[in-house]
Amino acid sequence: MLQQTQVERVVEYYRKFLHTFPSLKSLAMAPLASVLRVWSGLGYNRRARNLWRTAQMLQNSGARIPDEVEQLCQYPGIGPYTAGAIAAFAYNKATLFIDTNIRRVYIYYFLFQQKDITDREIMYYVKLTLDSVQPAKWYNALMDAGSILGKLLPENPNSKSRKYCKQSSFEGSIRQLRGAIVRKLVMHHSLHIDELAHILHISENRIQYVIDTLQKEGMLVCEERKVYLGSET
DNA sequence: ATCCCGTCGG
DNA sequence: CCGACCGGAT
Repeated sequence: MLQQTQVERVVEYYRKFLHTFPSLKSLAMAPLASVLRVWSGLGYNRRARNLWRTAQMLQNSGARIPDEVEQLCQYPGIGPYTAGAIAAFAYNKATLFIDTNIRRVYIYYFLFQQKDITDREIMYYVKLTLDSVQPAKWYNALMDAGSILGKLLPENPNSKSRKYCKQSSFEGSIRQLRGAIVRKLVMHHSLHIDELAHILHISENRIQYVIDTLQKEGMLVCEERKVYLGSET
């Protein structure tokens, strides 16, 4: 949930999600539609699908959530940052990882006069300063510090990072439409594709294209021009 | 209108 | 390595 999303926006969804799916097993057993129903509104719905798939993979193999970055990265939706964070926070392992808040701290304190900074350069300082006795506590403090720094400073230090770039506009985009379709499906369980196009004020061709991409990702199913969330039919 | 900020597929 | 992916705040 915290991938690309600030804590303040996550907390309420987190509480609701854990209340609905209190265990890995209950998440794995649930249909994707009900998972998306709880997730919808938080954004990046594929994170919900990835989490659900991960729960199923763990359940099927009988494996415990790994404490090794390498193994954690095998699961869908878990990349370098999330793997490192899980190992550090859940198992108190001295992993090395960078997120936007951590990046901000190191650029501010060590690399402020430079530009086009790579994560490789930042990682040097992350390794140098890591508290290997209390990694979880250290990273917690680091991320909080970065968050506060972000609110405090007039200019974002991360604009000096190589990763920093501005994004395309949201209004009228495909991803706005994707979110709207999932939201409608959360409310109605199933909808005719023509009806959906009418409600969202878009052309047949355009909605067909978006539905196709969502179906390919396993977010929904389209049968006989009727659309269902997840794999419900 | 622009910012926020990880993962993955092409 | 580039660009798509969500939605709320500003």
